[in-house]
Amino acid sequence: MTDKIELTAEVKQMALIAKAMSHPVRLYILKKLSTMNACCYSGDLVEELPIGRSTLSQHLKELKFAGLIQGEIEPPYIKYCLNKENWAKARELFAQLFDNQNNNALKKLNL
Amino acid sequence: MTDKIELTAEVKQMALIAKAMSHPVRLYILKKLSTMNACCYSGDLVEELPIGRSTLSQHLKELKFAGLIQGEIEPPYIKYCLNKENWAKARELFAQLFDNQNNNALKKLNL
DNA sequence: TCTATATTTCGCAAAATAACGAAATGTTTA
DNA sequence: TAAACATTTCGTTATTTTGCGAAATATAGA
Repeated sequence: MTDKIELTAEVKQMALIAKAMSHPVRLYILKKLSTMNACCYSGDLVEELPIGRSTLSQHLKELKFAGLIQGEIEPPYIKYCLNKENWAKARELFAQLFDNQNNNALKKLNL
Repeated sequence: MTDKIELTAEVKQMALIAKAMSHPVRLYILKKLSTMNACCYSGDLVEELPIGRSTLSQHLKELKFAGLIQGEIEPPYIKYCLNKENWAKARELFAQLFDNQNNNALKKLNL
């Protein structure tokens, strides 16, 4: 009988991050925050997305829970931005999975 | 009143891929198939993973549904491997999201 | 203090997911 | 043909997710 493997904390963490990314609305938000390196307000998002306020709030909560974004209180708004540290961690986890060769090439360039 | 955005097919497809990756067992399988560029059998997996056969079968089905793996019948086994084309597509989608600068650097190297 | 604004929390319903064991399918070998 | 093996499908249950509107919270400005 071969031994059972215990799934590592790393795999579990990455699955959590993937789960946060597994909804089109959440991915849209992440894309928006990352590609322009910008921040945004819940009110901006609710105007462009085809969902209600409370639903959006839930999605933001999940992104926060996964550590991918953070909210700064900027009365009367809450400004949401990427959590850069965790975003970099996530990038690394996905690069590791997808892109071993390319990733090594990058290291040689000291980027 | 600002116009609502229709979520793009690309975002939806990426969300689907992320969903397939959002469970530790499925991520473990993908990691295994990608890092050694190997294939494996359901029987191998069920021996090392802490889940039952039918549950594993469901997970494999979901990975197939997302297009990330494919099964070749090799009696009496079914050999599961990455779907390389879709895997490359997924890599690109995530690289685009995470890694714009690095990605551009790679393109300059013609890797 | 009262009102308007921005956002979240609550309570709910519908749908999807995860897991299991039993039964079914299909193939190989005795 | 019968038995053994690998894997999937089915039926079920428990849990989680998604979405909404109403109510709550908190702040800003009149």
